[in-house]
Amino acid sequence: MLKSRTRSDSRKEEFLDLAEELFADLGYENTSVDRLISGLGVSKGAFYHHFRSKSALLDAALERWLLRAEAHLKEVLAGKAPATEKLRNFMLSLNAVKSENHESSLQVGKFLLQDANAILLGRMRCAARSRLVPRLTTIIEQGALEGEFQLENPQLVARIVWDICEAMDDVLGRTLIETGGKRIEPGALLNIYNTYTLAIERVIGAPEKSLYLADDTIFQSWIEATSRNKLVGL
Amino acid sequence: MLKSRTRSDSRKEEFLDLAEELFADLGYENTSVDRLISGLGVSKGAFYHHFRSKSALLDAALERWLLRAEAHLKEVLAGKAPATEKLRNFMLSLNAVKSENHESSLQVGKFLLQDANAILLGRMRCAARSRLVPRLTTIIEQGALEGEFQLENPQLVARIVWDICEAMDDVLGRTLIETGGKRIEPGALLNIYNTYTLAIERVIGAPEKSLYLADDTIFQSWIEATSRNKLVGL
DNA sequence: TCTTTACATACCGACGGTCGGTTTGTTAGA
DNA sequence: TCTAACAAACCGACCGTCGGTATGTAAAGA
Repeated sequence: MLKSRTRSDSRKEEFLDLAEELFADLGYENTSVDRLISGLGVSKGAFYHHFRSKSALLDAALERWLLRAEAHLKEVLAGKAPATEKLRNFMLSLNAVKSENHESSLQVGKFLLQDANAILLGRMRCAARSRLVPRLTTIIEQGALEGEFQLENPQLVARIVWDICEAMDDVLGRTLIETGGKRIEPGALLNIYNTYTLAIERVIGAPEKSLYLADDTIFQSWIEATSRNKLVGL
Repeated sequence: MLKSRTRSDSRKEEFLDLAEELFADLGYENTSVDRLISGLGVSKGAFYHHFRSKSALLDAALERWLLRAEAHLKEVLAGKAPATEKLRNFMLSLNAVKSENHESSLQVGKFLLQDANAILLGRMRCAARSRLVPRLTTIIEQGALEGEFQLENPQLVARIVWDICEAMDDVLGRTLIETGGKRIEPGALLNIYNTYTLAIERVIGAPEKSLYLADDTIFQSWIEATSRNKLVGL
């Protein structure tokens, strides 16, 4: 079962690369298979040789994206730092992963815009959740053991914390977009961030301001990245 | 601009009634306009005379559903009870609204299943949020004034509480579905509910067990309602 | 070793069927 | 007579399928 890896797999990667780009630009549902193949100059048969369906293409794209995200997280959570620090890094690197792929890759901002990405968003949420909540659970269990966190059901509480993170991303993304061309103050984003993290602190029973963030340089770069990309209205 | 209300509007209601039913059974995207009109025995022209698009149909259906939900909430929150009680009633009536329309109406359970309702779910979340978070805000402001809740940013905290409610509904719905035919213990659902409400108590700085629920009869009826409806696998 | 047979991989492009939406025509009531 | 309320034929975009082809590659036989 030896395959001539190089040719086939590189073709598949080409599909995935362009798919990521088109998904980010047009949305998942607005990206037709025809558009995809014409962009690569190949036939429909080529596509359906590598992917069982358009839906499978999305799965593959998300899978690849998640692998990157997990790799990023692993190195962040490798050491044996206190749980509080790990949790803070966890949340920050979540944002980092999203703005990391600077230009064309799966950027989360635009996904919130409309229906065109409802499916993508739902699948991404589901995939990310099932992979990352377990990691959150271990962090929280560690914090409970260390006596820093006060809670009873680590598994479910981790899920709740994750939910709050998702919600926060949603709000941050929306305010980033809705303000559109206007210059948004990074302080506003920082305020949202700190309010949400305060909620998380309370949910896990951590000391106040464990997750507090004073520096807003992160959001500064967010804003720049957003204004660089043209906003595709529908 | 007087219209002969009766005929036209009743036709419109027929569309909405059947749409709700089909959306619940097949999902939004799997419900074609052709299916809808053939179910009513009318033509496509009839449909596009009353609705600008399929998307507008969804908007109208959600609008009608939200009006019902708001009416239900108003009578619950009418009196001048303490904020804690109002909040508890708020959450319970959220669930009530969903399981209220017993048989065919917009039931939330199935919506979680897959892609077919990603758009519907997204729109419903958005619509419900923009209408109900303000009500939550007033409750929370009241609680803060009464000295029962300890928090600083009522507006944003209300949003967070809402996010947690949404997440809880998601988890409850999923466990309800994933267990499928199996008999699920209502205690399991109650446990989830109480863990999430504990999180909310902490987020708003309310005394512990303010929202605690000892009785599981509510979930009992949930389970019955779920097992009554055949599960549509795809 | 060379060749032939057999099979696998990668790809082509026309086609079917569905679906959202438009256009044009028709009828009944104010 | 004018318009609301339909009917019916039609359009174009889309996903996925299918028969067929080109390019290997591996084993078998001479």
